[in-house]
Amino acid sequence: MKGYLWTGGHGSPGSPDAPVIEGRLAPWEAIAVDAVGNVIEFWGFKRNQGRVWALLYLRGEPLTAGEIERELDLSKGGVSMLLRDLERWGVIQRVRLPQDTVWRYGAETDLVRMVRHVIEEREAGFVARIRADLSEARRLAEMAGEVPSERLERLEKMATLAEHVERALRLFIKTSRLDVSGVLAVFRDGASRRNER
Amino acid sequence: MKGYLWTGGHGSPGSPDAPVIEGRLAPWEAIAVDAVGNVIEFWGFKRNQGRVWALLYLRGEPLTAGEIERELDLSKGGVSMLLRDLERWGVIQRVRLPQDTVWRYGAETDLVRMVRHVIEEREAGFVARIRADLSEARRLAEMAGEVPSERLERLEKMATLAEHVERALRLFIKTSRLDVSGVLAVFRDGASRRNER
DNA sequence: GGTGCAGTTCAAGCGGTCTTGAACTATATG
DNA sequence: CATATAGTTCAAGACCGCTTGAACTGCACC
Repeated sequence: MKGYLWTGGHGSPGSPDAPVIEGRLAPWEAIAVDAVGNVIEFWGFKRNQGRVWALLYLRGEPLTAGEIERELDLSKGGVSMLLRDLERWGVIQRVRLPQDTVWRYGAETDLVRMVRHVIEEREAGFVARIRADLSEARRLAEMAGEVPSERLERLEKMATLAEHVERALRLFIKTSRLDVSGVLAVFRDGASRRNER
Repeated sequence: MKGYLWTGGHGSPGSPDAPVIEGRLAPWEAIAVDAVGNVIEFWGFKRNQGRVWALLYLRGEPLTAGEIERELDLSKGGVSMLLRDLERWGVIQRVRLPQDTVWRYGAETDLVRMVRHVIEEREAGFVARIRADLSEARRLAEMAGEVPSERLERLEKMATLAEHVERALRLFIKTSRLDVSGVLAVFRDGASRRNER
């Protein structure tokens, strides 16, 4: 039940308690950033991956690792790893401004890619494995003989169900992609100027 | 990244190592039960909730808490809590056979209900909260004034995206229900005889 | 009442993941 | 080359949820 009832950040959004001093994040930014963090955690990612992406997206312009570190009150090493993950998944982009010497990171506006990543990536390795296990179980059960046929049937049905759920999942990916692609157009506002890599 | 690469149970299904002595579960049962456990964990439930359901479903007839405890090698207290959760969600049923004095637990064959539960339940409390947070952030940002309008726009877009994802999710629920309802007919085999509660 | 067994509750411990912080590498600059 | 700053790696530890096991309740039977 991970991320089911999360406690992080601030109590209710409007509550006056602000015990943590988060860099120089504006309150509204903190809330938005944490909201995204919660969603992302819910989807099986790390909370801070979502927070980093949200910060970069809200700011619109690329930030350095140091800035992220300060704004979100994370450790140097942590930021490094988070950024690497996000970059690997293609949800942020590492850019170097012409005059500047340090790397900066800008949000890829395509959040869908992230969601797609979860589902596809996990599904790939995961569902495959489940199916393998189930059919292996079936094989063993048949080999063992003397297994009541009704139980075998139930095993079959379980495998069938797994396949149907899998199909439903695929459908979800497809529809969600379609659904959100409309929004994507809105997102492409060219706010981030990136050049090389 | 919970449940991303899980290690539990047996290595590859066919591997000859069987270090744990799981009650008197047949090997094929162990594999199937664990497979379901993994799926269920993946979906944000407890692994053992899935294992218990799978065992009950495979056996077809109601088992006592003690039997479950032995078969799955769980603790008394754990079984009690797991059964309570599963019963609350309606995925198992507590029955008392006429002659018998102890409670027995039978699998509700409607797995879909479980899936639906995840999505609906979590979505309810969760997505609502996210939206609340985002609109709260918007309110604060507007109140604060002097927030660059482009940033406000990005915040808006984030909320929009959230709503679209939410819609996609709803769609998923609906379609998956439709998709699996066909299978459901197959599942209703009346294998479990239950009477009162 | 007393005994025994089924079932519940919950503090304490365990196990696994995430974060930290220090050591390390890489790169720019004088 | 020396120095400084940016970025990476990873062992140690913080953290958090799950499971355990013992104490407790409830119930049946003698």
